Amino acid sequence: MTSGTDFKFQISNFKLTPSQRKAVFHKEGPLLVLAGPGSGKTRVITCRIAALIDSGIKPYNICAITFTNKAADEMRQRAVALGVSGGAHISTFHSLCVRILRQYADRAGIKANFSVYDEADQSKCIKQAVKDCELDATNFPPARMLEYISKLKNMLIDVDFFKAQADEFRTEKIAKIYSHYQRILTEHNALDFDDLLMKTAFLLESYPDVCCELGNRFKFLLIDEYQDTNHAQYRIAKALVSQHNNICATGDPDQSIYRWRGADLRNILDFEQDWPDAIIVKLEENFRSKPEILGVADKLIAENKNRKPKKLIAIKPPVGKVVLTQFEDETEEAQAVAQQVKELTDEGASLKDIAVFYRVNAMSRVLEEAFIQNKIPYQIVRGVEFYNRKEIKDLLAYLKILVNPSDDIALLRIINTPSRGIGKTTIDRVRAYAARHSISFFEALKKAKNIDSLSKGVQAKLGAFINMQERFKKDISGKVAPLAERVFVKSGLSEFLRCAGEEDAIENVNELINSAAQYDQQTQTPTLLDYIQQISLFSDVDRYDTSSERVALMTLHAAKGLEFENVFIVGLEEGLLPHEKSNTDDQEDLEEERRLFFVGITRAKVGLYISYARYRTIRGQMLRGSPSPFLFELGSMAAFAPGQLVRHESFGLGRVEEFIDMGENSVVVVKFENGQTKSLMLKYADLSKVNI
DNA sequence: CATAGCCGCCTTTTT
DNA sequence: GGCGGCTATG
Repeated sequence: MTSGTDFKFQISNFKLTPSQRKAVFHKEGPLLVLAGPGSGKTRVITCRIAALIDSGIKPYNICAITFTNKAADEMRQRAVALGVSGGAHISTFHSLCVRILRQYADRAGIKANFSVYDEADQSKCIKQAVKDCELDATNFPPARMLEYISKLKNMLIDVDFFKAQADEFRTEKIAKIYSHYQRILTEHNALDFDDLLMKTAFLLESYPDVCCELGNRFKFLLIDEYQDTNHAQYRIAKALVSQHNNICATGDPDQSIYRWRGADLRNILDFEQDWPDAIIVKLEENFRSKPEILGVADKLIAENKNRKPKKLIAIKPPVGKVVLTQFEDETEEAQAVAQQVKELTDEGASLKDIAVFYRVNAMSRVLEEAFIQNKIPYQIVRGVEFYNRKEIKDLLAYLKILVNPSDDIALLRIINTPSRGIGKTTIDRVRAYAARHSISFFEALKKAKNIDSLSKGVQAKLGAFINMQERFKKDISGKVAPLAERVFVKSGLSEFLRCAGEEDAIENVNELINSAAQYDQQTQTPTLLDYIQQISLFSDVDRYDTSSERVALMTLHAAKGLEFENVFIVGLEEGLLPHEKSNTDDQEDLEEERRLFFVGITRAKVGLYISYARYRTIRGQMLRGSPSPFLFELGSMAAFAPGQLVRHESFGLGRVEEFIDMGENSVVVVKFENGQTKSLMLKYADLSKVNI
């Protein structure tokens, strides 16, 4: 039926398996694609978009949701490569929500020019909220409060609802903090990440006409990484497809690693109950990894109790390589990684096909040093490093105020940056005036002349600042990059950085302006508002350059969705993976850590190098570590296979004769150089592998 | 009002 | 070990 010679798009060029074909050519109604790692899921989704368009659906009526902006970018590119000219909406959930909320701002009860607050902004607001409630920051730690509120919002529990429920001392206080926090955000005309989802869900559920309009616009909804959606996202999806049920969700429960952020596995596990006529397609064949690597992954993930068993079917022929190595400390480990990378490149491997994964960002430092020492090009893929830079935040703050003058966080950030003689006392006086007259801080600034407590000199300085803002505002419409450039110069930021000799900072700003230029080019009608709102959702992961000849260093979380020829996973120690902060008594938490390791392993195509160190410096303290319990779950394949050369502290060099797999109590039989043969318990033996 | 320096806080993962 | 916030000093 699908001999496929008359496709408008290039789908016929792909060899698709029967299952993939079933998913690609599924027409209407709910579809769940349970896709194991390396099963060609991304390709299936893009082919499906092309197939839908081929069958007469307008691109405009398709909405695809990805987990990161980077993934959205790639999907767009892939679609173009397939011959799909564009027009389909492809973005993250958060980006989609920004667009919807802007369009229906009045009914969502917000203003369209809202700011999107990031973690640092949120932190300032919550601290203020705790203070306003006259509560102690030790008993109500701001970070914990944010976490709590985030969870509430993800569950679509708003202030009023939570207040009504709060019936004990602590929850009552938290309700109060929640309420104050929300009030501060409203005053600033700002939404946090979770608000974007919550407000959209409420909008869709309270206004059937809006829901209907969007349902008609997006006749087909595709959601990738469905295992990591939270309850708010689920409700949004449910509302968006309520008229036609054309939902296609893809994901893998074994790769769910964002439970801590509110991801709810039930979304994917209960898909069939939510959409009873759903077609389920399983993609179990793995086109990515060598069987040796899959074997290890399979053994590990089988230890998870709360899971539907699933096959991992290796398609690639052997031989892949799985190596487990013990090191003395993290420096030795990092050096060995660098050495191994060199060997791989000597054998012809490409640096961009090599990655190093770790559990926490702090572990990147040693690796970085080793790579620098060994002159190996690398790039660190980190959360928000770039967007957290002072100079970037400063320039963005200037731009944010132009869009949303109520954004006090942005305003206070730059009112005296670079210094223009407006200090704390002045700010307090303006603030007091604003409070007395119930106007915003920005409005108060405009009326500086009426504030008696301010000297003439200070009033003039404030006047100059406001005038500058007004001048910027005159050419706010049109392209973003030229405006950003102008603001950078005229604000004095540029001059300030030059005088301070901050050349790197200027470089960074230039990169930002370049990205704005790129935005101008790619967008039909670029506006500063849209740019600012979208960029607030960007992270460094989105800046990861997959094409540059550098080794990629990243956390296991950031590794999701990627693949490499050779993968290093370092720091396989108790307390680090599984991380001590994950509650190891809690089976769910432990299983998520295991899935995290699973995700890391299954990124590797050919070579997988796992390591742990006997000693590791954590927070400046050298601590003795023990191998991660997960290592004993990998089976003999990753362990000390017969023939493996090993070294023992007192017995010296030896060769493994036999490996008796007993999980954590595994025993290795080693014949040593001195003629002795010993049976050693792996966990006590302190054997290290010697690789030749 | 600006700046330097110090103290105390946190450090799992991120849209 | 790193950053934000506070304080003391110029």
